[in-house]
Amino acid sequence: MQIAKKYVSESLIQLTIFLSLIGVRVDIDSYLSGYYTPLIEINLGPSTAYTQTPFHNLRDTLDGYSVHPKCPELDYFFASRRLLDEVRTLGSPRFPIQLNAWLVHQVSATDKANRGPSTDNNTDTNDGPENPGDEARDDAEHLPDGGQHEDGTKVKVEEVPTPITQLVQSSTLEQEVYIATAISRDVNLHDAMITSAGRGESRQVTQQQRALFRLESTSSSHTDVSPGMAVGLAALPFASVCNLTGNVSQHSAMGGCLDEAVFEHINQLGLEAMDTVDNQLMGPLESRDPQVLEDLDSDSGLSLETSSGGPVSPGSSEISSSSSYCEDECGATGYSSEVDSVPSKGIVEYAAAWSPPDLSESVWHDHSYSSPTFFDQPLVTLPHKGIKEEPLSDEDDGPRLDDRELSRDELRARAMCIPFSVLQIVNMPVEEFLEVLDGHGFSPEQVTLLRDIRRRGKNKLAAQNCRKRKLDAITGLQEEVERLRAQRDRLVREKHLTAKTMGAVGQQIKQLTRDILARLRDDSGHPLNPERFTLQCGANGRVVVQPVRRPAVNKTDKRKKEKKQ
DNA sequence: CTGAATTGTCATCGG
DNA sequence: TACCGATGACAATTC
Repeated sequence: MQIAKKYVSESLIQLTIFLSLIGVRVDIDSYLSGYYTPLIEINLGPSTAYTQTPFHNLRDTLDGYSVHPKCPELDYFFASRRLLDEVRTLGSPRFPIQLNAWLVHQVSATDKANRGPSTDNNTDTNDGPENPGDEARDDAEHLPDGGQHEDGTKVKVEEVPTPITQLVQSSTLEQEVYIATAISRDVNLHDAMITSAGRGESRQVTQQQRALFRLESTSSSHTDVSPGMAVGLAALPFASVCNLTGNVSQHSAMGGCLDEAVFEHINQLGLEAMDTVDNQLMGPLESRDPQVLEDLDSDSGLSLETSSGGPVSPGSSEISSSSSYCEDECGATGYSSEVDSVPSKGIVEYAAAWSPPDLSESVWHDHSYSSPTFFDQPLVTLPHKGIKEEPLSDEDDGPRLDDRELSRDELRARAMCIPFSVLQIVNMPVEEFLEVLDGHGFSPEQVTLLRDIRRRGKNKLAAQNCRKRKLDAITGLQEEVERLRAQRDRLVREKHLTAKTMGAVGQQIKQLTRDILARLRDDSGHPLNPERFTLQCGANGRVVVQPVRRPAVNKTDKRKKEKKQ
């Protein structure tokens, strides 16, 4: 009885996991109606690196394969083929054994109904989405008086095994859903257990829970996972699957819990990584003296390679420079922090009038190639050659860096007494730029220079983006070539193997035909000559003995050949 | 010193 | 029409 109970429970757990995963991530209706549609829509998503040109939307979405941007059809073809492969792999879903045992442990825990205070706390920490009313319970548990609540939670835990017992006694669908509810609640326990580790609850108990959780989840590969589980899952009727999928709230809730629990660690890592990034971004800047930042001037003022920031440049400019213009409209923001040595009223005005775009937004939406090393480079980088070698202090006897290494446009701007840096000229929005041209009383020469500086700066960025894109395209094509080469080799091997098999089968058929014909007799009682007769298998499955036809075509061919000769 | 690689710039096209 | 990005081509610079 216990074995059967466990078997059914495990099967239902697996089914629930299966439905949760499918229900959350795959639209079954869409799959039933159109096989590729949902995935192709994924392919058209905003994950592409080139967002500004429509055909780029079909590129670089899944495996990193890329085709030349001028061949969107080819790219679409490859993308579809990759999607087909992925769909095929999805056809045989596999679930991590670790996950299965993780949940099985929960059933057994609830089945025993008394696991000690740790299990009790598991129940109490359940503040999952499907039990919003548990929040009050959870809040009440934060009260200093924990003993009474422990008693109270024991009662709640004892409620859980009831549906499981009922499940064993009958096999109605309603109870299958019922156990799914119970299981999902238990999954929520662990989820809450993990996520609430940092809250104000009893740390000792929480650590015990975590230790228990880790122990059982890691030792699950050889326990509690019987082959019958998979069989039981497969043996379940699809009708029940469909019915269960209708219970959106339950299975989706469980799916959510699963997702959260499984990816909890990943999320934490991601957050930690983001914190690290923030520290990397902000740390050096906060500790850097503004004057030093000012001295770290780019030699060209537009050199992306050494001082680029891409999306980060807005932030860097905002921090390190008193006023630098950024531009996310073109997706090619890539200017480093540069402070023009000519303070002006206009700079202050623009610093106040135009705020740089949100850094986070730029990070996620700006796919400009001008920022490939966003997280790899410090915000304030040194211009190529010279800056690192040159002392940055005023003790340097040589000429000042910004005098020596200013770009030509920067020098021209200074010569024309233009109170804006190249960065500002290039990065300011067009409206602001037009206002500058109109509102500062610049001479025609100054206006021309301003326009040239802006044009050259933007074109420089565009050229860098273009080159980067070209290199990426070449790399993608090389990878595609390698992949196709490997595929070709595999197909050639399969072809040879198939030919070999076909030859063997042909020999077997010949031998079988000889044997059969040797046992047959003609009208005179002689065995049939295999050279003159053959066996033909008709469409209806009948095997008929037919005389071998000497193709007359050969004779005509011979005649034709003879005529030609 | 030479050649390759890199970078800046111009011209042009299309959106 | 102006603006802007993409890109081929060329020259200057760097390695």
